[in-house]
Amino acid sequence: MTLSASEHATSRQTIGEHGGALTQLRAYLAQSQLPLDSRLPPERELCQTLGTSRAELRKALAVLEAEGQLWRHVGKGTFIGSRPIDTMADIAAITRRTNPTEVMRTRLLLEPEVTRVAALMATSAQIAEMRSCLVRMKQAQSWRQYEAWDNRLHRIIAEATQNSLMLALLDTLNAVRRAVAWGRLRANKVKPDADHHSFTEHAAIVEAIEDRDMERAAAAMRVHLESVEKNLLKSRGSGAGPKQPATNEA
Amino acid sequence: MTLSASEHATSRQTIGEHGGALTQLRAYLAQSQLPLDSRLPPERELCQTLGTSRAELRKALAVLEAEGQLWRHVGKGTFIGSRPIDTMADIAAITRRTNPTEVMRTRLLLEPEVTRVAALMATSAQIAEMRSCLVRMKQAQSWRQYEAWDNRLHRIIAEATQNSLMLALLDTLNAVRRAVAWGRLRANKVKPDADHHSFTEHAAIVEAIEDRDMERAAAAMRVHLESVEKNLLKSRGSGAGPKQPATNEA
DNA sequence: TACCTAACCAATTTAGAATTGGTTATATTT
DNA sequence: AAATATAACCAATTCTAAATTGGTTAGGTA
Repeated sequence: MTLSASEHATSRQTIGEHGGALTQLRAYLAQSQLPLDSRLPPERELCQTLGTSRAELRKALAVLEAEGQLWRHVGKGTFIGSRPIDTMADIAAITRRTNPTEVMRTRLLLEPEVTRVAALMATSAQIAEMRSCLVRMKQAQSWRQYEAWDNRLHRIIAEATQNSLMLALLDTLNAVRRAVAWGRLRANKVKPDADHHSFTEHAAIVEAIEDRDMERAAAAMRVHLESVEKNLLKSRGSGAGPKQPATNEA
Repeated sequence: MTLSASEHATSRQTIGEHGGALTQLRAYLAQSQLPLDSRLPPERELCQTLGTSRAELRKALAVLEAEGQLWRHVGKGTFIGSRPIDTMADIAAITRRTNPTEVMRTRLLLEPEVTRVAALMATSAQIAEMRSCLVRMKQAQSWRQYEAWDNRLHRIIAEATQNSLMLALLDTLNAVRRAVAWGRLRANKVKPDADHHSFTEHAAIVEAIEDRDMERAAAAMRVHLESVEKNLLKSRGSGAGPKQPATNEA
């Protein structure tokens, strides 16, 4: 695969040498064996290498780009392969568009199903860690500590699905949840009551997972989240001002 | 609230002037009324403004930082409020860790529930657009066109939940799905068969949504995704080489 | 008409200087 | 001796200006 292409092209001179640069460019790419996502020489160099003009080279490049064989961008260059997609999901942008209600509905949609899968997939080590969280939550001396173990429990359940993609989506959801927080201050109490509703609810979830009862696990998580939602609305609605905002509790 | 703080501090000189700078800094912050997330003057300036040394100022700043009233970072500066969380979810990183099986399991977990909510929330305009997608999918002259309308249908269903957060999570999932693609080439056929399984399955989903039958809508989506999964495994397992890889079909 | 050359534009990258919090060593003060 | 002030340095970050690069237009040439 040498330069014979340009010689063959003599037959094309009758139709105005259209595609001469294109043929040369194709030959160049075949010969250079550039790996995927690698950059071609800049147009100004490449056109000299191929002994053509920049305008002609660009026509040829346009064809290959339309074929999806390469992509270009001002300032960046010309690259082999297909244009890379946006690799970042902007959590800040999501936070601007959403609201606490959406966060709650999304959790209510996701987490019961996640818990169902966790009941099937959780390792015994993970179940042990869940139990440990339950204990530490009861021992917590402050809401701050309580929330830390609460978050940890929910994340272990997510990890128990053995699905890194699901885990990443839940982490995104949680990042939004924290950012979209209604308010920051916790209600007047310094730490959770001993009979805080979450204690028994969390225990029910972990027990169902331990029993490998998928249906019961999903239901228990749903009950828990609905209970959290109710508490959220109560503390919002009860005439309390900014001094008694909702919490981030999971 | 002027400089009287430093005069009051005479009583503290007995305990070594500890907190003198801290008191001054607190007064400065109260007086300056800096809005949230705004930057303080650099330490080198601020310590002169407060008439103290940089080391003393830094001790005071450390206290306020521990109290959560401000946060600092080399090269950035010192800021009022709490440290911002990572605002970006790296889709590329997720793609590296996951695999097509996880993608399928995640879709199977998410999309039936999403469809259930869509059946409840979809506007009639959205349902009309879904129907339009069904028609255009049948009319598609290439897999490329078919997939475009297929993707569009699934996204309208997601939009129909009226939940921008859920939509963002599904968009992230789809970005990963495209990036994690097994392969790029479609099976030998140029366009979908007229009796392609997806046609009736998609129709069943949209019909259930139109009937506001949440249970049936969720079930129909589950059937569809399981069918897609089966096809995926078939084209993978049937001894076909890289020439017959799986598709990105939704 | 087809092609080449040159110049300019805007997006991007690159390199280096300047800035900034973090740290350490050495006076200076009390 | 203890506490504080001063100075110098480090590393992360930002800022700035120049260089690079694809995209575009104008004018000349065969």
